[in-house]
Amino acid sequence: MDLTAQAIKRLPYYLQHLRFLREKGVETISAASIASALKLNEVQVRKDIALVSSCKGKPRVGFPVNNLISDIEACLGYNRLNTAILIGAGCMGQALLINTAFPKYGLDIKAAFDINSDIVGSTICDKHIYPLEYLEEYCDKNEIQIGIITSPANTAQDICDRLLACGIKAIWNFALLTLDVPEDILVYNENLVGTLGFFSQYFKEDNTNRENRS
Amino acid sequence: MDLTAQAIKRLPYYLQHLRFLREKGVETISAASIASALKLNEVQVRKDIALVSSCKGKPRVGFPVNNLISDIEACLGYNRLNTAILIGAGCMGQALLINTAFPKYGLDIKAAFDINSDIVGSTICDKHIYPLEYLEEYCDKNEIQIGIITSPANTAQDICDRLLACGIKAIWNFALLTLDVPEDILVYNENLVGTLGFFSQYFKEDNTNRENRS
DNA sequence: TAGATTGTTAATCGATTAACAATC
DNA sequence: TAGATTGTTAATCGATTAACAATC
Repeated sequence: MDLTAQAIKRLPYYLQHLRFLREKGVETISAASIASALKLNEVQVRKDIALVSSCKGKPRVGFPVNNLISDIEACLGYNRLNTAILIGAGCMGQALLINTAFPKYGLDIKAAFDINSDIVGSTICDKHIYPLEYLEEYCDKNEIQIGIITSPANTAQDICDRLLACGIKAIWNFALLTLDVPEDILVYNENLVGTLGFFSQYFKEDNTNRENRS
Repeated sequence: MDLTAQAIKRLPYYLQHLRFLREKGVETISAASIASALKLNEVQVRKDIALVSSCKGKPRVGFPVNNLISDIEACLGYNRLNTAILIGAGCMGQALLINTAFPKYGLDIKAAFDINSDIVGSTICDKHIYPLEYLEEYCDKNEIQIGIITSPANTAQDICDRLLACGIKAIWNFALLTLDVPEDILVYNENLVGTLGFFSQYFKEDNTNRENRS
């Protein structure tokens, strides 16, 4: 199994398209057809499918849509839930808390923590905001797998260390710094504002090299 | 100039670190030191800097922190504002509307549009939510550069077409589909839930190949 | 001067794409 | 059968990393 980061990022697009096809009553689909809809290379689609699919495609026929859907769902973990807590309920943190779609994608944000007494004690979309001091006790009492860091960069390393001390093994890091962690810990650095650089580049004076990015 | 997508995504991390150094009173910095802090390759840092910096580094000394900061800010467009409207004020849309930090990163979301009469007419963080029918008229009256699509996938292509008809040249697409656009249009596909696939993989039964991702 | 650090050219690595034989 | 479509091996492409000469 050699599911690269790029492939994992492509899977949700496959899934969305396959669900759309299923709704239209399509039962089998060729890699070429998927590739064309998603503007990907045909061989890449076949390789991606080979990595996640439980059944092989049939020449002249293609792949069974239903099987592909459940294979991708299983691979992406949409049929289970990973538990998470979020540290830093500022605007980025709140943005994640109000996102009611995450459970559909396998993520269950259980609670949030902050130091701002204006928001501590309140609730956002049924997610309670606790004082940061309560972090360790909460983690003792609850099985949490993922820590989501949406605090300012200058507090992020401290928070990360505390999360790891609580036994958390994976960090979804929205702070713009590179966290120092043992190598058995998974850190995914999310960089939403990084995208804005593309638009800035594009709208600079002479935008000659316009093209699609993803 | 050959600023790749990867390099653009790294720049905000450089910037954050350089600002931190400036606050500590550091005036010059070597590529090696930046590389070490950000866990990047030293040559990569030098190449990235070469692409954005207005002045050369000095052997034995490094680069002037202040210059690097303003060069990166200029390159990322943090000293200007691009105007945007957002279509689809569901939870993902609202998440972006409440993010008051975007103007610091060069993005000014002027207004939102939706079809849901429960939210049309209301305001989120001073951003008015208009009915979707008003889109064309609004774009006539206001200079808008970027369309942010946070609607469900099955409406995204229609919305995209309408935005392009309004003269919008860049799309920040959060819908999980590949939009069909002329090649002079910039589309950046954001895939936040795609990240969740990494965590699912990691927490599957035998997670042997644990490592950092970004 | 000596050597830390730069900038650049060459090598490596990994992902994508092309070519093609296998098969339903 | 014929040919559309698969799966795989080889080639390409681009980004990262290593090697090294230049220089303050």
